[in-house]
Amino acid sequence: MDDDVPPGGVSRPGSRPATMADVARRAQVGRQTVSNALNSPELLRPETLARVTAAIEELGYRPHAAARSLRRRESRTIGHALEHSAAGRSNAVHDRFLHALADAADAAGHRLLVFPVDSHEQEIERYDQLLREQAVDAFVLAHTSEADPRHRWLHGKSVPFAAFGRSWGEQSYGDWVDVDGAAGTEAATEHLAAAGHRRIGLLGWPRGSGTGEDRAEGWRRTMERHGLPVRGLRAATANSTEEARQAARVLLDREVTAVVALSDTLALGCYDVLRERGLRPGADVAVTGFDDSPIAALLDPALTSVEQPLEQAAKECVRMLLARITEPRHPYRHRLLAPRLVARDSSRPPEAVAQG
Amino acid sequence: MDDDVPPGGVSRPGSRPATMADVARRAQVGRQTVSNALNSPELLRPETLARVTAAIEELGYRPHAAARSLRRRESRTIGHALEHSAAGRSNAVHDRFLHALADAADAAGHRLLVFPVDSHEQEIERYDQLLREQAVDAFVLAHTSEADPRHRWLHGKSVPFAAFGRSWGEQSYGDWVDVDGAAGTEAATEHLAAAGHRRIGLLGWPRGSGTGEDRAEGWRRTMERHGLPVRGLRAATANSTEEARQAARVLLDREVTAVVALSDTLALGCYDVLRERGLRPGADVAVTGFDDSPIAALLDPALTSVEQPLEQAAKECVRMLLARITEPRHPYRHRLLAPRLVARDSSRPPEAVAQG
DNA sequence: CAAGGGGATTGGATCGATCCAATCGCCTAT
DNA sequence: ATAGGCGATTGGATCGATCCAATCCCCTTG
Repeated sequence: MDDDVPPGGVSRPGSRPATMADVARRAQVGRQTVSNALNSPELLRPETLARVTAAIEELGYRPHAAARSLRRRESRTIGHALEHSAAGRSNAVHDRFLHALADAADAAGHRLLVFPVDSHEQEIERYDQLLREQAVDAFVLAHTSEADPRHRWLHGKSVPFAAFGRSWGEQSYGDWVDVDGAAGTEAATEHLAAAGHRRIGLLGWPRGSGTGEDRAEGWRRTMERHGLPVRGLRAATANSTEEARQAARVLLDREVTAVVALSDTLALGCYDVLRERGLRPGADVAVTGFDDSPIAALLDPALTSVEQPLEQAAKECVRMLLARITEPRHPYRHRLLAPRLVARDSSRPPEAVAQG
Repeated sequence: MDDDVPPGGVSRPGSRPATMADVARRAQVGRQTVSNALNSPELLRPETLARVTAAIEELGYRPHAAARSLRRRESRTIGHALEHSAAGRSNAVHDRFLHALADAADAAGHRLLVFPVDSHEQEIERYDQLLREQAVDAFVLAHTSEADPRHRWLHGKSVPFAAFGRSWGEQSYGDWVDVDGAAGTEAATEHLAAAGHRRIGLLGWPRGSGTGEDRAEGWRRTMERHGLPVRGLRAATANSTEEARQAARVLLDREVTAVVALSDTLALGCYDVLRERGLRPGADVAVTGFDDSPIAALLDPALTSVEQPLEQAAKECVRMLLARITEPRHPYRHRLLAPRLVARDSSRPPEAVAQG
């Protein structure tokens, strides 16, 4: 009873995992034939293949990862840095992306190695170490920034990589996937306009951040398309709570009937200010957020938000990575994914505000 | 300019990473001497060591991970499963733990391999595969449950592992670290009692969950120590928002002046109900949460919560793991860590309620 | 002066899977 | 009947680092 039969085969406690030679012996074939059974089954006569496969099954054989890496000169492992978030505060979006990345890498038959980093510089240092150890074949980047040194470095070394987050700089290296933030706020703004809102404020970040400008643009162009005013309806704030509230107060003073916030956190600040003034989010002033973080559904009223297709993004990153490994010289690929608006009560009761 | 000099040494584009033989040649020594320089430097004469070290530096040499694993029969890699959270909803606590684990593993010179799983059964299946591939030496478990099949399986195979989360069952296998939930709610309850509260309600989960009972116990014993009533002051709910609100209503009907919630999510539900009744969290009824999730600091008023020492927990897991690898037959070790109360405005203005 | 001894250094064998080139077996075409 | 051809199968060499045992060097001791 101590000696469970594992899913894939027999195992006597204390016995070393089966090797290729063991399988060959049992199947009465040469070692190379076992290797072929795994890597080029079409070379084997069906009956030989069956015999080898049976032996593999019976012994619960799996190729020794290190031995395989050594000979093949590839690790089938993807590296991914975990940013040491300063305040110990975790990033829900990246966390979901990470899970999705683990799925995607796994589905593609690759291992995922994660390691901590403090800064882009240190991240590059770790890239270098891992590459010299030949512990990874490629990297997936996240938290891309404006003048991100990682792309250039990896490009210079011809290391396959894919980034989640576009390269904002003029000169861009590398494959990337990103979420179309503008399309997200466009959907949110459109949703509000369709409900009859005319004075729709934007609660965002200071000018200059790539993500911020991208998302803001979706609001601006939708407002213009509908012939709605934008002047004075854009308030900026760093992401601290108190500042967010201050910015929200400014917007409400301009008598907006709806607010498009560029993050759920900002939307939460907006909720606070509404309540502080005796107004009810949703009923009196509509609010939308961004990221569809866990709190969105928990808030009262539940917050309409824009959900990023992170599973798809991770899959696409891995797909690009594999393509890059196969065709190292192919021109860099980019892909924007459309996010999805999740309508909830914070933007719902249109009848209460439809007098726009 | 395309040819940056990496932190650790020279690299001509297209050149394969240096091997031990390269270093030996350059340092005018045998291969084994290079190996000794890395693994048993005390065997070398200082001047030889210096020569080898210099060559290593100049070539930017790092041992090939796979070759080393193959020969040493150990991967210096820790495996860790990422649970495929059903609703795509991520778990902030586990996310922080994961970051801390990456740090701890790294600090101990180990790699961290993550892989996705759907269930404990599938997780065991993946353990088995990784072990047969000899891709990992050990595992760190999270999300432990009552009758967790993983401990027994790993124990049966004599695989080193450490769990974050105690083994609740009668028969317990394996090393573990856990956070002392009772001590956490005890601190919260004590904090409220010290502020003069006498009717302190508990907002928790249905009986039977290990974590829930543990945390509830801290409240119960603190109340009893102070001679305060507990009957009727404990409300249970599954973790859905609406149910949480319902349970909070029950508590408030019993005229509590403070609520100890067993999670920040539950505390949030409590906030909602207070507002629904025109009461202000903190000012009218004190509230504490658990986990110190990102929203705690963002709420208005900021939520007093119990912070779990996840960095310490991860460090301890790794420490136990290494000890287990060194001494496989040592009796299993367990460790409870004390959490820390983070007092914020939701439990502060004591003067307003001190008439208890 | 030769033998002894211990620290420093070395080459050969090995870990397990894959690459390569060679061989084997069998069927067809001459 | 034999050469030719092709599909199937095989052993030997190799990837890079480490284990092991042997050797080397230099200094002490009988």
